Amino acid sequence: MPRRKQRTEDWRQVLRDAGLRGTSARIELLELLARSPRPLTHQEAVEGLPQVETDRSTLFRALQDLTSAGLVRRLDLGDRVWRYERVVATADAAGEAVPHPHLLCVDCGNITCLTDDDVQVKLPKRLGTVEDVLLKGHCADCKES
Amino acid sequence: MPRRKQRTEDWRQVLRDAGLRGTSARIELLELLARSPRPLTHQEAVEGLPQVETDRSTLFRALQDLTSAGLVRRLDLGDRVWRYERVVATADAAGEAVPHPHLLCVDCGNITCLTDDDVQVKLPKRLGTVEDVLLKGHCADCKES
DNA sequence: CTGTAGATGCAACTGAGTTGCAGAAAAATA
DNA sequence: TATTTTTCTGCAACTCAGTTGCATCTACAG
Ligand SMILES: [Mn+2]
Ligand SMILES: [Mn+2]
Ligand SMILES: [Zn+2]
Ligand SMILES: [Zn+2]
Repeated sequence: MPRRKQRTEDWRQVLRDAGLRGTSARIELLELLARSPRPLTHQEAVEGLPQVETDRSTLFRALQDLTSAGLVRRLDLGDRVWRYERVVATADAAGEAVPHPHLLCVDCGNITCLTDDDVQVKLPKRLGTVEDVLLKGHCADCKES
Repeated sequence: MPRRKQRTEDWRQVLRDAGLRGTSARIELLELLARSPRPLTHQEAVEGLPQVETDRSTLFRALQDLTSAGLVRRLDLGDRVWRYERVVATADAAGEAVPHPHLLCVDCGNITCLTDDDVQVKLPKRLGTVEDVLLKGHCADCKES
């Protein structure tokens, strides 16, 4: 049994467990997102799946579906493009299981996934409660040029 | 000399000092933004200036111009709409003189301007440097519903 | 007052995302 | 396996926020 086929079946199972049908768009997306070290935009997903011949709207809908099924997380960073990252059920070192802060680099546009240890935010309760943190600045590669 | 005329002349001077011509679109915008307790979107500006009969694109261009002249600040929050807030030259209690963190309420969409005292962010330098902070969560009005 | 750099209106365009609908493909069922 | 039911997909048209080219207009320096 070929390796590729095997993986495909694994992803199909993940989808089914989440209550979604195992369609090629969703399988390829999941696989791509799982491989990616950082969140991807719709556009990046299209480019990352040159073999897949899917309509734009289908891809958008697939990303929505994966998001509402809890398999991926959608990030609204401050640059008018949504990004998606895989949510793994069992928290591992990468820490993708729970929401975490992100740093959007204003120079190169890259996203750095942070942990709650990296950034500590304290907000007086009278002002509200924090659910998500987005930093903008210069990433490790771009700082002091 | 009518009060309104006086204010108009003040704003014209502000514009001229910043190297911009004193056009009605810019004057009305500055006045509106200065009155507003929170950043406004282009759309909100249009609605806030019902008397002004200006083309959409002119308003957009005016907002751009004010921004690049340093008279207003443009905020890229995570909801695909730009917001603009007045930058006052002399720092006052409102603290609008310098960039500051903002809280975007995920319930009602309101923006709360914060101060650096309200939120303390520490990011390990190896990961980059922070220039702006955006929090998402529940604003004072919406928390615990 | 005038000449001109710069602002405006209009219409067409972009990019990201959404939507209605008819036909196609999964999964459920028999 | 064949049939039925449910969900997904492609397509085309649409929305929303913002941008752009160009002819015309206007603020203001001289
Ligand atoms: Mn992340
Ligand atoms: Mn503010
Ligand atoms: Zn960078
Ligand atoms: Zn709120």
